[in-house]
Amino acid sequence: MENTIENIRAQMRKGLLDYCILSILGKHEAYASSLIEELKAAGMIVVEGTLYPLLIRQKNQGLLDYRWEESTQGPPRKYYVLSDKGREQLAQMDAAWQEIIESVNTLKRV
Amino acid sequence: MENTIENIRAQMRKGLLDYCILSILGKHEAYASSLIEELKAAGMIVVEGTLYPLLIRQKNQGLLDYRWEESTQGPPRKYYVLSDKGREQLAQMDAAWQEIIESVNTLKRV
DNA sequence: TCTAATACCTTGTATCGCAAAGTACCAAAA
DNA sequence: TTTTGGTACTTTGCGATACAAGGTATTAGA
Repeated sequence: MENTIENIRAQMRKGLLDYCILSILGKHEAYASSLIEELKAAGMIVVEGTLYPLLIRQKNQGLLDYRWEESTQGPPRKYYVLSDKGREQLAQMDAAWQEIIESVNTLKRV
Repeated sequence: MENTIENIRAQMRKGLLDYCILSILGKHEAYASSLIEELKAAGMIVVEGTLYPLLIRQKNQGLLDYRWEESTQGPPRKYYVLSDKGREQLAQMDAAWQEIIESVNTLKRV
């Protein structure tokens, strides 16, 4: 159980991944590798072995749909889009996220 | 695997508990039950079965020290205080938390 | 036809948070 | 003095998440 700054960050990221995925898909459809790129660019590192099961879970929960699309350079891609249910949940997560920020602020005050 | 708003919040809280505990102890010493009260008041619900192992972990990592203190109404209390190492880590966590907020903001933008 | 690049998926492991149950101390009532 | 209720600390078993590592499959180009 290491104690580096990287592990601290990784620990905090836990539980936010679902939210981040839905947030991205709320803006535009995407496939797994592109999600990883976008997350990495924002500083939320994720690896394939985390993302694929997560997408399957969200799909099974009815939050996502997907369609296959040919690529010009490689195998076909599985493009995910937000379902209506996913959009609802994203709205709830937006609220939950704001509340958590507020909770931490409250703890910091006083 | 339920999908309620409560579970969504619980999911997001994960990984922030360590940070919240250190944040509180950064302001004043506290014992477990008082930590639970303060966390609950701020909206970060925690139960004993979560908190005690967490405190033991942080103690074993050298982030906390504790001392026993008699109580006027009940068994003695284990008051935890932040160690120097804990203070360092809290500073790192403050930075990490700000970065995560920024990462989420980045994902939300565009 | 082999290789490199891209993309998707699975398995095993560690850890976290929770529910539930257990242990111990203290004070006041019976 | 024994019992009861409240407070506080601890442990065990379980479910879920994230990661590391390895695997499968498709395509383009050498």
